[in-house]
Amino acid sequence: MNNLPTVYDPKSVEDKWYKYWLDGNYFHAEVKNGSEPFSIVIPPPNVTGELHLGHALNNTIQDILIRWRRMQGYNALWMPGTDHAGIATQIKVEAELAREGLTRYDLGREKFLDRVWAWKEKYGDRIINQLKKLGSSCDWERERFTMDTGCSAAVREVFVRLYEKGLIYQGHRIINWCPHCHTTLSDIEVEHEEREGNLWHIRYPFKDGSGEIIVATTRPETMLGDTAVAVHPDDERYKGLVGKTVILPLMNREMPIVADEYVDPAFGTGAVKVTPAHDPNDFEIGLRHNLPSITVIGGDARMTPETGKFAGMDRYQCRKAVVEELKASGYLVKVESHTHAVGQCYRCDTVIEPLLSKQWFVKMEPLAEPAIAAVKDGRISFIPERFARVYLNWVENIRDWCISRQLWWGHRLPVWYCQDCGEVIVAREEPSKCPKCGGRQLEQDPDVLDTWFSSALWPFSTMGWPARTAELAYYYPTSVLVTAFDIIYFWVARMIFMGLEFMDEIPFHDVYITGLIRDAHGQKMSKSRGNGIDPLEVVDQYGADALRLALLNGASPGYDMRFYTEKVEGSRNFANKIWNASRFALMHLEDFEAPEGTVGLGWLRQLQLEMPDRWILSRYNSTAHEVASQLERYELGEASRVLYDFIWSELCDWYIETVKPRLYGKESPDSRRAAQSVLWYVLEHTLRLLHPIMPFITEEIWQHLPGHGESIMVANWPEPRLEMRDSQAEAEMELLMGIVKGIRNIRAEANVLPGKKVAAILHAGAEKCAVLERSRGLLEGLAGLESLSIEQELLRKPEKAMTAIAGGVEVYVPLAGLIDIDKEIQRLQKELSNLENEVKRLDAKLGNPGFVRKAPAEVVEKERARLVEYSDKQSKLQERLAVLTEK
RNA sequence: GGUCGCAUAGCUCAGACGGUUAGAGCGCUACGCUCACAUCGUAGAGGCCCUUGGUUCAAGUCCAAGUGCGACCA
Repeated sequence: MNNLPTVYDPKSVEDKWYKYWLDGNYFHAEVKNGSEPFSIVIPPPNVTGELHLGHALNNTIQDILIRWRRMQGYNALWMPGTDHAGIATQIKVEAELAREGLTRYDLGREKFLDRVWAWKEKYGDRIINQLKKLGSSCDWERERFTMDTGCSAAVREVFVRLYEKGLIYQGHRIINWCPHCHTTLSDIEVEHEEREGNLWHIRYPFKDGSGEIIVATTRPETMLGDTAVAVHPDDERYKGLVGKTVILPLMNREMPIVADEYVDPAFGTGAVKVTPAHDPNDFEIGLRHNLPSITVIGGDARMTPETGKFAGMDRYQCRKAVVEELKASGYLVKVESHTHAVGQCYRCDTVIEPLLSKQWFVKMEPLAEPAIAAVKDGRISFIPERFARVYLNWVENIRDWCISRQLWWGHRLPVWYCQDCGEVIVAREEPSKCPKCGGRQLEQDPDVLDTWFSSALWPFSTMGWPARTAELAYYYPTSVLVTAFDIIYFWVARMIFMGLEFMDEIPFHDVYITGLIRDAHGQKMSKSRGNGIDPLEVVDQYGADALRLALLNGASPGYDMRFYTEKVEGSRNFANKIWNASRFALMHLEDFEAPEGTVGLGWLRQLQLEMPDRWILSRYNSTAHEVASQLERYELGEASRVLYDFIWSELCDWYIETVKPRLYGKESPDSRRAAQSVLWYVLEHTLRLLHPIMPFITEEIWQHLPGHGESIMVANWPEPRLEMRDSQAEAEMELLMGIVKGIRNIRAEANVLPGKKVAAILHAGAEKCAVLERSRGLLEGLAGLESLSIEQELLRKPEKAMTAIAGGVEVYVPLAGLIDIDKEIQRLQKELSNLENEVKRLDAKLGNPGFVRKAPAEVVEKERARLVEYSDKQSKLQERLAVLTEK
């Protein structure tokens, strides 16, 4: 197998293995009683879209969890699919039409929808293929779409049931209107942004000519629709004025001054104009005081005929005109600059217009209650926990949800109106006649539902609800949901209350919240900034495994992370490191026969294991333990870091280096066989640990290894064998590494070329000498020694030698001619002074009676041992310095 | 205004239970193509762990206040 290229080439293997996995049907999960289910539903990507790094992160995390649990023996289902994304998709298709000089109205509803479906076919497939490039092991046989037959049936069922329960109703109230998208939006679809604006103070004269009241407003154009002025009931300034009639300037309308608790006396003049048709709070005031509503701004954001000479003007044009006129006629008192939050459409950024309109709403309170309880009592956990508070804060203050949208793309409301008697019919199937009057002239409501209405049903609609399927019984509730914090309200919360309402059960146990991926400078990635990175380009250049690892590097649940190519390069280099370590192993495993079946510890124990073998097995098992516990905690970044460090720093830098002479046949055949076996065992097991994170390269290598099975993705997850931990081997190896590093340091300080061999003398007690003697060959090899003497008694200490103290062992490297004594003295003095500080610190600590009395005995003991060690090293260094300075 | 988060090496970030001479990667310096790997190796430089106070035998870690930055909600 030594014909593998020296550089790992992801391109030549990734597609091959993905196809192999598909052909093997490994991604598919079937209900199987007696097995433990583990399930995830994918956050369905929008069909508008292309994969971005957020998707890549989100899907990498899900894939890691699914692959890990699958290897552990769970019946692991990852349910994939896409979202029709109402507004977003409609905007895209309309933009496409606009390039042809057309609008959706030119096509008509039906033809337009054909266009959107065509779009969906094209882009829906594209994003699915992009997910596949990442290695996502979704059960593609089950792929769903929020507007497929099943999901649509679920939507209608839910709508009808909620309506029958009185939880869906039609209401006439102020809604958020996007004049550009021409639709209503729910409250959370409006983004608030601080903007510089003005506060206009306007004089409203009393009808009786006895004076005036001055109101302050940020939107003077709405005054055309004013029907009252309101003050706070306790406001002394206006006490006598409540009940008086004022004349609305420009419109000459008479209207009352009312008292209402809502008014904030500290804001502006303490008197506010009331425009019930264009402000939610004013609307409430209007209801309380029985005020008329006059709509002055239309759905196109232009002034209505109600506004007389202003009719037809755009709202901002009108603002200017109104202000001009007020100024000219002396009604404008003053203008102050004022920053205030302006609501914008989350899809197109157009400033939202609050409008009075008849829409469909979901009554939220009864639904929210169980959704609050489910999180409060811990049935659902957020990771990290703090997002539970974010969630609760919203659900506990929830308002009714406006669900009707004036779009064409989406689930049409299952609502019909009888043209004869006006009856409202809500039904699962299209009715043929009016149940009240028998009339046949029925018209379906033209509106569609909020996209998020169907997304809210995703965990159960994808599993066949409303039918009572085996899937629902087995895989629901799902195990974990992986999503970004920005859709906790939009999606997570709604799935929770819908799940509780219709399944009578939470939709998922854990909610893993990811942060945002930012660019190298910490900026949010966006199209307008042009700083987005295409994950597929990264895959193309560095491989999917490298991208996956890079996305985990430095990522912790709930925190934003920066993404830059150096990170991917690092991951790519790591892949290459594993590749080459494996190449090395394979070169020396050609005559190695892997044991049959599962490898037990007995197999390892019958080998003549040497210290480094026991060391790496010990380290490997600690690593396996650590990886598993980090995965359990959802700390995927930590899990990958642990594996990275183990593979690079322990397996490659040390174990493989120690094992070389044995594999080259310089030791006994038994020694070689032990080395082969351990190297094979550790590599094979480590690949399995790494597989969920880096699926492609691990499969590629694993398939080359002796004794491999069908696919690493269905191999068993290696359980750590903690009894293989060996503290003695670890201590011996640490001693050895310390000495080797000490000698290497001396060589570097003295500018000894790497190829040049030097002599070394070690001085230690009997016990350590025995240990060192056993590792003599290793020391010689790793430190580049031509001769090594290990002495219990060192009567004549070498004079022209450099020194290191490692693990209580004195190390001398005689380098006549190469030594700069002054430099050496300096070097040793620096180390000595560090040590002196430490000894002082430990002395003080142990001298503190409080410490000795109160700290756990274990800790005190540890500190004592440390003090002994440092003092010993200190005196050895002092001794050495004395010898050198005497000269 | 309310809630939450962050502040550790030049940069990006680890440091779960308070006890390690505070770590990694990148970058930097020196040396080296040593038969797995230059997408590499070896060695090294680099840190009032934001400030102040408190709790504790012991604080980068816990608490409080402050400063700076960020997010969400209003």
